[in-house]
Amino acid sequence: MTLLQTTVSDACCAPTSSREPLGASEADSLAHTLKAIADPTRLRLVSIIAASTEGEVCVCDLTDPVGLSQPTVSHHLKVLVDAGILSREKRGTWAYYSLVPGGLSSLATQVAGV
Amino acid sequence: MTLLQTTVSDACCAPTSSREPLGASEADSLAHTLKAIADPTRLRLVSIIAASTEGEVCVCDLTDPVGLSQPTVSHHLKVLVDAGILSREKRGTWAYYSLVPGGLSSLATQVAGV
DNA sequence: CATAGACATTGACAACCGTCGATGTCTGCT
DNA sequence: AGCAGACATCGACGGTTGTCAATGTCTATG
Repeated sequence: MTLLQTTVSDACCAPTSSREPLGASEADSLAHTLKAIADPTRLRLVSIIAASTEGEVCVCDLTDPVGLSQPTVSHHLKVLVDAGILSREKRGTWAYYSLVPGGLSSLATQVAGV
Repeated sequence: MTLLQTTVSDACCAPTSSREPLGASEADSLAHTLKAIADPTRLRLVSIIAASTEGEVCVCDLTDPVGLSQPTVSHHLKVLVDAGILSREKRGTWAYYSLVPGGLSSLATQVAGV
């Protein structure tokens, strides 16, 4: 999905930069992931899941803490899953959401390295 | 609209969380900063400045690499300054933008710690 | 003083986003 | 089979955002 294009634009002549800045496609990809957590509700959802002792929380236990409707919470969770931050596992009637291991730290590393 | 519900919902019986999740105001604040860099153009601007040998770049040298108009670039730079990621110094006719020391790494730490 | 250049600000517009109610889909139970 | 509960999806609506052209502000220079 994400094409890691590390094209050397012009490494020959102009040493105006000490290293290569982000390319357009890399910036698009990183921005897409950052947008996923750049929302107060989604930050809280991730935080609640991360703080849970079981490591996973079902939707019914997430609507109350954030004070939003169930469809809205489901929407936010879908955004987080699509961004590779959360993963979803359905067991019976319930859907359990948990953190993707290393997802947040990988994102943090990318932010620090921009 | 936002009722700061930091009340312990049921701390008596169900130890469902190992630590306290993000409060509403903390989530708002962090989301605001994350929104600032959750944009491909702003990520590239920050990256260009970070990659520059001088550590600072004026607006006129930023419009071409991102391919946007000067007002748009100025707008993005203002967002980044307001978020505490960039700082602005005006010398003569030019405005030089540079990274706030520790700004990005502090943000990265907060992301990893959510 | 007048002019030109660098940058910021304003106003407008289309696209996107967060939210909700209504509805659909699946699972487990009686 | 029928029903109830948990969750996802859809359609709609207001608010936000990224972008530009036009304009304003300041600085240096002739």
